Amino acid sequence: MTDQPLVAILDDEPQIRVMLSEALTEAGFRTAAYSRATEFEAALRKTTPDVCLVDLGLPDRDGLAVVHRLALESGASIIIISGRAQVQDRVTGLELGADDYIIKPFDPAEVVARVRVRLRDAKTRTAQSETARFEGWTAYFDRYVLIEDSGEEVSFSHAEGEVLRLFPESPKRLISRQQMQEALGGAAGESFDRAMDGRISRLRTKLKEDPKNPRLIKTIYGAGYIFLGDVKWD
Amino acid sequence: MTDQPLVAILDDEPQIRVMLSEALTEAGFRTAAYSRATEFEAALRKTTPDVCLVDLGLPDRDGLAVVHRLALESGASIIIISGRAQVQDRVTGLELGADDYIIKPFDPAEVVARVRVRLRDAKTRTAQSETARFEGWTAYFDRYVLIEDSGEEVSFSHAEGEVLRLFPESPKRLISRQQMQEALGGAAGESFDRAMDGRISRLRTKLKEDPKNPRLIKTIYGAGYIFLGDVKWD
DNA sequence: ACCCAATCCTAACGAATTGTAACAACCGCG
DNA sequence: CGCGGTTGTTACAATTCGTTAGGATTGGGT
Repeated sequence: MTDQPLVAILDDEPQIRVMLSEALTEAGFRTAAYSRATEFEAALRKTTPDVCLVDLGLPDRDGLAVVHRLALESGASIIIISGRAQVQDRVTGLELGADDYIIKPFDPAEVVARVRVRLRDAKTRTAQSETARFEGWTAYFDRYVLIEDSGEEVSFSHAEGEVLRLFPESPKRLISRQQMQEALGGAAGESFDRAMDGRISRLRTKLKEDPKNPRLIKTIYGAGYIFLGDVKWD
Repeated sequence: MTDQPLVAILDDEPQIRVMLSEALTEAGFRTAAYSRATEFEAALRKTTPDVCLVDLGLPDRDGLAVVHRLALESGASIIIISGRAQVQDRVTGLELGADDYIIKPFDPAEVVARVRVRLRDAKTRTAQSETARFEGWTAYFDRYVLIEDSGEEVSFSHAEGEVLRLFPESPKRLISRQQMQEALGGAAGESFDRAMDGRISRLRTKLKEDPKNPRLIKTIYGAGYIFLGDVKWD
């Protein structure tokens, strides 16, 4: 699995096998295509794919039976690709252990997208860490920490982070006070806007802004704030 | 979660909310319906549902933005229900973190089936084994023991283990106090929430956290806790 | 150039939230 | 019954963050 993920294709129509193989290969996956269930199940004894695309209309066996066995015995994700469009078909397919059900005719791009989703699930479901870099600082939003290029570390609180996040999300653009309040879910109260002053003030000290000459968070009198600085998100 | 699973519905059309609510309730789920994104996100601060059904055509915010935030910040499964039928819409929806994409008009039975699928593989993910490794520690939950890489051994009690287990199960995610209480079967109520403070405090000392700068269990004022650290289950 | 009102900054205060240690109730075990 | 360990509870310290107050800045009007 450190390799490229392996996607198995089981379908009796050659042109569908080709179409899927090409799309998936181009997306960076390894593929293995089979036209009959016996062939497919024989291959399963050697390697288990990460995702299986299974057609229900097979010549030699009922596709649902294949799906059911697969679901019970292997940990692979299963996507049914079928011409049977009835709701009842889809429901039973999903109940038997499939993770997804795509109806023919399909668009290869969507199949690729759905395969990716299955792989994403199986992988560590850990959230990727959100970090933004700008002007000598790196903000780790999940960690509530700012790190300067010099190595110095400053932690910020939740409320501060809410504001800090807003700026790199739309850099070099004016952000009005009202926009901020809405984004922070704050009830647009009268005295809540004073709270934001406090938040920003605390932020600026942590960012070591020169009060006379702020370089990152600039205030536009009567309009709002603007964040200067080139942002790169990781 | 020992209860019936909770399914959240976010859609601005009342009749769709009703249709989904009825179908899901009949299938044995608890439901909570919202018509606007702000309302929905406010509710998320308290309890996170197990599955979220999100419509993309919202009046007050871009549905995709809601999906993206949801995917990053909560561990819930996300199913988009949308009238936008273009392949490109589906692909971007899935890429932004949705687990499934259902096109209107839909059949309630299929929605129920797809919700069940999401719950099913959420369960297989949760049925993790009994040891977790993270940042120099290995937790043996069946043995009630923590072992440091240096070899030092610390035992923890049952109540401590309940809390300790919660964190590696959803690392780098905010866990609200209420969520914890629900997960611990604690009657969400009077002064039990103070008990959790005690549990966490004891845990932190056993994990040798620096009170000033906790590296593993960080507290988010007014929101809950977050567990940092890369987890691997064995 | 001067004045003044509007706006904004920031330090200080206090209410709400959380950390932690001490204590007490409870349980199992000799 | 006593003892050690666990766990909820209580009390008090520490932190967070909205609010207030007062000073500084801005920009238009004169």
